[in-house]
Amino acid sequence: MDTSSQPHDSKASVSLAAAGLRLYDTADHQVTPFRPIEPGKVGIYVCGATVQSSPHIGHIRTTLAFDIIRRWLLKLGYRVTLIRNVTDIDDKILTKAAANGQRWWERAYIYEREFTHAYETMGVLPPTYEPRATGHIPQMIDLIQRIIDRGHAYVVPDEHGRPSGNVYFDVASWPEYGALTHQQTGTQPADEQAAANDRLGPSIDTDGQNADTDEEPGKRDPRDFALWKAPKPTDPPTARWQTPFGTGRPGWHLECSAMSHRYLGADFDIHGGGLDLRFPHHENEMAQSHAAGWGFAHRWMHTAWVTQKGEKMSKSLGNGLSVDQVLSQHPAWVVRYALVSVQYRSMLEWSDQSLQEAESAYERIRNFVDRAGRILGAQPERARVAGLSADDLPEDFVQAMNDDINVSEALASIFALIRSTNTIMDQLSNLERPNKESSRAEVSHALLSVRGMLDVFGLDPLSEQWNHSDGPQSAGSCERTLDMLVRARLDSREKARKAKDFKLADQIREELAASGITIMDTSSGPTWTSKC
RNA sequence: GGUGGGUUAGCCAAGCGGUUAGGCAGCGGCCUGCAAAGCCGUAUAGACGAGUUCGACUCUCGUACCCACCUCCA
Repeated sequence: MDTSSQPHDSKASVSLAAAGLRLYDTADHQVTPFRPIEPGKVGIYVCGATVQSSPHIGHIRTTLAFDIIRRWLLKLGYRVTLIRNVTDIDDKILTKAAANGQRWWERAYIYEREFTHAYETMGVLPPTYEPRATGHIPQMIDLIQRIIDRGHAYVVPDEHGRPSGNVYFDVASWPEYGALTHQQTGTQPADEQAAANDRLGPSIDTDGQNADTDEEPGKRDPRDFALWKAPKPTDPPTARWQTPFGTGRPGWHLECSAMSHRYLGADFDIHGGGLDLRFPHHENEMAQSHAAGWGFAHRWMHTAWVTQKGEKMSKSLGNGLSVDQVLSQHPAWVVRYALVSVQYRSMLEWSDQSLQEAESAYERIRNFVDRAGRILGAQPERARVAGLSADDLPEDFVQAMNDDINVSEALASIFALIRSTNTIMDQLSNLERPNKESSRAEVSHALLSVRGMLDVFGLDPLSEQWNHSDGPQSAGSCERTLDMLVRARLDSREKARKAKDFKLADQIREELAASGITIMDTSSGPTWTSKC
């Protein structure tokens, strides 16, 4: 850095490319220029999981989508604060825990760890902070009080006239209600609702429990929603908190308003989540926070589904593919590619073919990276790849990413660079000195660019994420051991080939193939790759 | 019924009012002892109907079909 006169000026690190970033906003259905509230910094709140059961790949898709948005913002030079919450108490956690002889907090924590493990395996950067709902009861009480004080919520009294624990948001008192989705609850005609249920079948979740909503006594308006919920008789003592509004537990929508405010402030840049959270969850969050006199999210971003045979994958439909299941059959890099290679707003059809394509992509990319590294004699340092800024990456790639994270076009520019560089490498051996040097420089630059672009997707094949092992030494030495053994066979094969004993040469190749090793003959001798 | 999204070649999936998207799978070639990898070439598009335009996959209107949300959901 030659101009180090302003080490504390956060604006100094923001790339030039950052000015071109445009993102979709669910609230106004438009792609608009992104301008952070505070220069150089971006605050994102993403609704995380309700940890009631194992993660499926749909959950991971959403998490990955925001991981890529975040990585791009980082490449653009922003300092990103990403808060992803854990909803660790709700009806389903309580009922499923009870049905399985677990304590509710025990169950929540089991699945929280499963989600964390899945995120880590898939290369999701850890959030800046991951708050749990139950850790923020005081903030929720304060928020409810604020909303009550401003006349937008009411406490339902019990039969003795004392606070029952049920507190509802008073939708009628809040004219802005519906600003996000322009929908209203309770307006669906009963017969239509029945028809909808017929189409989808009964609303049964994976445990076969009927997902009936519970009684909500004392509601003034069907649109009103719970900020705080009185306990059911079955709720254990550990699931009850004392508040000025009576004993009970938090309403789901309230949690996110309280936590986003605590960690990101009254105004923050982006609120994200799955498309299904738009209504009522996000509509209600927005109403609450605004009714409390806060600013709230300046932009809403929602990710589309993972589908299977055109149907949304979901817990309630029982067709969720668990992450473990998928990862037992495919490398994490491949699964990540498959989940990330479609723009976040498009539905992503999960199929064998999408995985096969991801596998082919891996091989094509890996072949390129290895070949270029071989020709150059070394790979760029991983730190150098990770340290590239958006301004160092090819312009077409930057434009694609800046266009609401257009990953299809961004991938196209990666593959285009791979192809043109492969051509250069094909011709390299025919070139004379001066041209050869400039071509090598081109290859070197392309390799760095390709890995840098892949890194935006968390897919640099040489990153620590995909090359971890028990210890760097042991991994290296194991590979070296294997390489020595394979080399010995390759040498025998080369001798056979020189002697034109192709029968023996092919026999050696087949032997190696049988143990998962693929041979490629290059102008500089044979190389090998293995699946492991 | 309300709200929103979609329909592009065998499959996945972009941009664009006229000029090759990209990937996977085919096919033909180059390279190779043969492969592999790589490169080059190549067919099959734009749901349907009308309109605007010199020209539309791209704009406008209509029709059909699909999907989601309106109940817990990433």
